[in-house]
Amino acid sequence: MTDNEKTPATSTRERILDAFEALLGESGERAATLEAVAGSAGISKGGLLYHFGSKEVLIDGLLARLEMMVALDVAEIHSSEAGPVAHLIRTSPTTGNTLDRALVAVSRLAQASNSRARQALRAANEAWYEAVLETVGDPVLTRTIMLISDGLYYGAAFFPTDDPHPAATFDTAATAHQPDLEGIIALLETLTAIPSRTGVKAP
Amino acid sequence: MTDNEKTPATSTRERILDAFEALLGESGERAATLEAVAGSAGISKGGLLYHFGSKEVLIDGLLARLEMMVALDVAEIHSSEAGPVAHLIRTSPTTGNTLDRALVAVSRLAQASNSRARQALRAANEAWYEAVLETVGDPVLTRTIMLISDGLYYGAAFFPTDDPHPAATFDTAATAHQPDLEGIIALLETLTAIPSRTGVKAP
DNA sequence: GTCTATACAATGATAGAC
DNA sequence: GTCTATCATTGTATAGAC
Repeated sequence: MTDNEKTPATSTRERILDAFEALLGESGERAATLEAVAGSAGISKGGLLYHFGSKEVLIDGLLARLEMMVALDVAEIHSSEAGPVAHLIRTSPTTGNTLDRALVAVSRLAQASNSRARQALRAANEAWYEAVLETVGDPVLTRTIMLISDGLYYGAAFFPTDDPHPAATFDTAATAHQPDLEGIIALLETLTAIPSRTGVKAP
Repeated sequence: MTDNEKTPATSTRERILDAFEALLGESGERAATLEAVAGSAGISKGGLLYHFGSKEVLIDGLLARLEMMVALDVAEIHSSEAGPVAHLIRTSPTTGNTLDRALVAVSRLAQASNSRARQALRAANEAWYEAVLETVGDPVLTRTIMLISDGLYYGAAFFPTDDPHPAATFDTAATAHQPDLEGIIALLETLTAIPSRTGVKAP
């Protein structure tokens, strides 16, 4: 039980989760089979099943990882100098960082009707919502910002590395799937500055 | 070759596509097997394969259906009295109509790494983008509106009929996944009214 | 047009060797 | 810890009966 043995920078467990995440994100839920994950992690199916007794357990591992990273991100959002809005919008389509990868991977699971994955996404969304609402104030505007963030995320998830379009590669403007993030942020910052937004709806 | 026989309101072909669409949307790509689709359409696997020679062909059928409905919607968007923005936002999360169902279904295919499905979604997105840009004028604002629409769509796709949340069911305000659409529309209408939005970014 | 029977590959999982 | 059988099940597809 003592861990006096050297712990590699990436344990086998973590490498398996990395592989699972990558396969889900890049090739979808159906392609993320135990064999494919194992192969991608450099071990065999049997080896994988030693670490994660079943696919359900493997999914649990991914969900736990996401949950942890969402918690970290929410903490970071509060201490962000640029403010939560800019933080959220800027980090949304970055498929580079670990949070994004986990989020996209779990999204794939959610689309495959996995209820636990859906619950995890919902929880993450609500955590972010609260964080943004706290500084923005207005619920409608907060929801609007969240939707933009969602749109960016899902857009990035749908059209990954993105094959260049035939047209519209030349102009300086952002293309359909290469949105002008800074422009959007500026737009939203303008909105947050408008004071009397709160009373937009009167039921 | 003469179609003097009565054509049922819903031909078997259409019923199969309906079933495929429904299964994709409600249970994900993996659940939409030939057998499940056939059963849901009230025929057998063999019967299905008479109409659609393979799963690829079945997907072709769905893609063609989406393409047609997108074209119809774009036409409608132009003649819409409420304007394209309100039209787009209002119809986004309505999982009721035929366009939405096809769109969600094809999204599931796209998430499963089907390149044709991705292409179809991209084409649809660009058609809408052009339609909105035409009346809104500003590219950044147009992109922002599209992202909100995307967020609504995918949000609705992730959390279907939606299990009621434990909390936040009592207040009049919209919940995390029951956004205040009219409020958002009002917000966006305000933005479109602001004239000097165009010069938001100066690279 | 629709069905049953069958072929064949792939998936999740178990058992046991190393 | 990791691997190689091996198994039951399911997915797509073909062939041919009705």
